Amino acid sequence: MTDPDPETFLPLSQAQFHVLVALTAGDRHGYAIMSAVQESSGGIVRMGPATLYGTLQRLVDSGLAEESDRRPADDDQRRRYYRLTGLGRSVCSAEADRLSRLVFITRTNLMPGSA
Amino acid sequence: MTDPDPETFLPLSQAQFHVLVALTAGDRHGYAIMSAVQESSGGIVRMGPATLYGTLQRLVDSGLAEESDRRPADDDQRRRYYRLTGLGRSVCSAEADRLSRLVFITRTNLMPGSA
DNA sequence: TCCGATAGATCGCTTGACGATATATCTCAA
DNA sequence: TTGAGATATATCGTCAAGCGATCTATCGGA
Repeated sequence: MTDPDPETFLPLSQAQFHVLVALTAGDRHGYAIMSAVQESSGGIVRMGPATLYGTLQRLVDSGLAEESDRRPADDDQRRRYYRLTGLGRSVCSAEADRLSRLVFITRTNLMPGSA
Repeated sequence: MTDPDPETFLPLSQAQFHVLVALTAGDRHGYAIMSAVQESSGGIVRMGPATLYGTLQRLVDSGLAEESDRRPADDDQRRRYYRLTGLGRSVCSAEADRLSRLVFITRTNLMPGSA
């Protein structure tokens, strides 16, 4: 039972990638993911609850994230924590590589004097 | 009549960004954009005609691209060429910056030993 | 004991993505 | 010269995703 090829999940939707990236920083609960996405994008990406929870469910369904039962002691009991699976980690890394190549192409082409 | 702030266009949809990136390499006609996107992504991103022409129209409507009347001599007369506007160039650059930051965060977090 | 912030869930609308298909034209080999 | 396949643009209809709005519940502090 091996993980499938991460590339078959690419390209990720914006929402899915943002959630995965937020989870690379450590296990987080939903509301914290929303805040992290907004903050780390400098306010450019605003993810509401409908997008977040829908996306989170899709990530769990496809095996890229899973709910975690580990939680800090003395925590708000409403919170539901999520973490990356091994596959999710690979897919997130592969997507970062893909975007990185795209950024490189763009920067090269937009360099002054490249026209 | 100044261009609006490029950041107000962010984040771009995947399709829009891919088309803009393809146009940073120079003026292209629709079919060539499709091929360029597929090729430069190593086959990961496959853009069909419905996505392409719809996206292209949206880019023109929002002022990020425009049709060009310059065409190589002895060219296939069916082709319609498009080019980036100044605004489109700025927006594309800003989106590349945004993604670049996201990639950096991901790589930093996924670095071995960062857990 | 309030009240605002935190947290999760879901309804319903809108938009975008995209497969499929249609049409026209180009190129080139037989 | 004509037919086939590649090139090129266009659009229809469908489906999923994004997302604003709203609801409920609970937390923490004044």
